[in-house]
Amino acid sequence: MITNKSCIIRLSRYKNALYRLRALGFVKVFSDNLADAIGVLPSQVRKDFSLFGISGNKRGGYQVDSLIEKLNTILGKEQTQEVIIAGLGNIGNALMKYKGFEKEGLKISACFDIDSTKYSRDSDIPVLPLEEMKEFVRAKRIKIGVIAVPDIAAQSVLDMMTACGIKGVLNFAPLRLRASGDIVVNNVNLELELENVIYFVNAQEKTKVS
Amino acid sequence: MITNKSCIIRLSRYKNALYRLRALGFVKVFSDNLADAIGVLPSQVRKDFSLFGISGNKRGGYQVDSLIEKLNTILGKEQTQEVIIAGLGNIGNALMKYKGFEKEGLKISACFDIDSTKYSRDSDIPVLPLEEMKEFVRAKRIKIGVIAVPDIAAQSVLDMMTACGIKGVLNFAPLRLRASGDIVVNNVNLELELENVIYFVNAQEKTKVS
DNA sequence: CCTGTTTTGTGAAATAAGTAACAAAAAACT
DNA sequence: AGTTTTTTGTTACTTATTTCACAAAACAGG
Ligand SMILES: NC(=O)c1ccc[n+]([C@@H]2O[C@H](COP(=O)([O-])OP(=O)(O)OC[C@H]3O[C@@H](n4cnc5c(N)ncnc54)[C@H](O)[C@@H]3O)[C@@H](O)[C@H]2O)c1
Ligand SMILES: NC(=O)c1ccc[n+]([C@@H]2O[C@H](COP(=O)([O-])OP(=O)(O)OC[C@H]3O[C@@H](n4cnc5c(N)ncnc54)[C@H](O)[C@@H]3O)[C@@H](O)[C@H]2O)c1
Repeated sequence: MITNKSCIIRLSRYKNALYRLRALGFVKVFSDNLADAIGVLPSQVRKDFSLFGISGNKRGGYQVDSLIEKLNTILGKEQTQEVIIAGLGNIGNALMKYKGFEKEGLKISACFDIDSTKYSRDSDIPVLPLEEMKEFVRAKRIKIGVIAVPDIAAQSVLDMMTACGIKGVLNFAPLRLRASGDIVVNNVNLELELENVIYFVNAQEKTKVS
Repeated sequence: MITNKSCIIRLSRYKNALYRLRALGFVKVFSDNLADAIGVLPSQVRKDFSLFGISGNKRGGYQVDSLIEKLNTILGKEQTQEVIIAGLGNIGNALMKYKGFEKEGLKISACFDIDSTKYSRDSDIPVLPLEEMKEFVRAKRIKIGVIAVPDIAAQSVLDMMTACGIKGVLNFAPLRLRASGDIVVNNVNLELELENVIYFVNAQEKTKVS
């Protein structure tokens, strides 16, 4: 099992690039097409593929269709992945309303909140009380959850998701969650991402002067 | 100039942990307090500090106040950073309404959109036509921008921001932007983050079985 | 069918990042 | 005052990731 996160991110990017290339009429691609598309070296592309046992044809490159298929298999995108969201606030809403997930094979199946004014059992994406999470997740065998609740509630929501049988979580709360068992937690911390930009801007300014 | 992104991210985390520790009454901390707080090894903490010339006292650890100050200087957080947002859709709204930025020294100064129904010149955070970006950014000497427009508009917005004198961008559009000049672009791709979770969940399931 | 060209696939080399180890400084204790 | 303990700061080591380089395969053109 390859545990290099940036490598997996690249696979996703290759896949996205391939869809674009296919739309442009490409039937086969070379490692340097993909490299250009996502901004890495051709040898990185081939190395990544080699790691996952993906092989093309010497001098013939890779068949776009079959490559997309292989990447989707590795990335677990053979069938639509159902996802639940906990916390229908700013971030939760943004994700729920986002149209782009569908074409990526991601489906927001339901949202859960503690605020009863937000419940809407019959809408396209139902908004349900937290208490119904376990039932819902088990019935639909959902494995992926998003945490978009206030910081102080995040740990308890993670624990609940773990108890429901969720296996992987994307967490927006800016704190370190203690994951029990074998649940995968991926953190997105937007403040940190902004601070990161600020650091690099300042750092660049300083080196420019000197 | 240190260009290791994860290192900078750790500095931000140290800083956040230090605020929490200070609130708890800590006046000095040891490398292993910080290590515990953010989940790395004490030697990593000391190495990071060493890289930036931060030093403490042998057997006495680090003074919390002065450490926070040094980190804030490195991270460019001495004064409030003003930020503009392009695209007041799902993500743009979520960011604009988020209360947490203020206490991090980040201020959303304005949003820019092409949809005239969204304009509100007099609200707390003004929402202005795109055309006014240059004037606004120059007048306020703003250096940081967020791109939260639809994918196809993202490149043109980046170009515009570059022309306005913006130096760093946090981009939510899931495509590779061509950055001209010395502008820093940090991409947040939420689909990719979700796909990443899905990969690791599947990978873990497979290794569990075998 | 042979020769030249292109492009893959992978092992080796280089670079980067993280971990360990330990001397030196400073405080605490006797 | 001297000994022990603690904790830093840095160098050396280890591991991870990226880049290079080149043989082998595949096709193209004569
Ligand atoms: N909005 C942003 O731009 C932004 C930026 C950075 C970080 N974050 C982080 O993302 C998380 C969500 O932020 P937000 O702005 O969307 O918050 P929010 O306050 O807008 O929404 C939180 C939602 O969670 C619900 N909630 C509260 N407790 C709950 C619980 N125990 N179980 C289920 N639902 C519960 C609330 O009813 C509310 O609907 C926070 O941790 C925040 O720090 C958000
Ligand atoms: N919402 C999400 O959860 C989510 C998830 C993943 C990725 N993204 C990405 O984030 C970006 C924004 O997504 P969203 O859901 O907020 O989009 P959205 O469609 O809700 O909002 C886009 C906003 O940008 C404005 N706009 C359009 N063209 C513009 C231009 N040239 N200049 C300025 N404003 C312009 C629109 O009027 C609208 O207000 C997209 O690239 C999307 O792919 C969003």
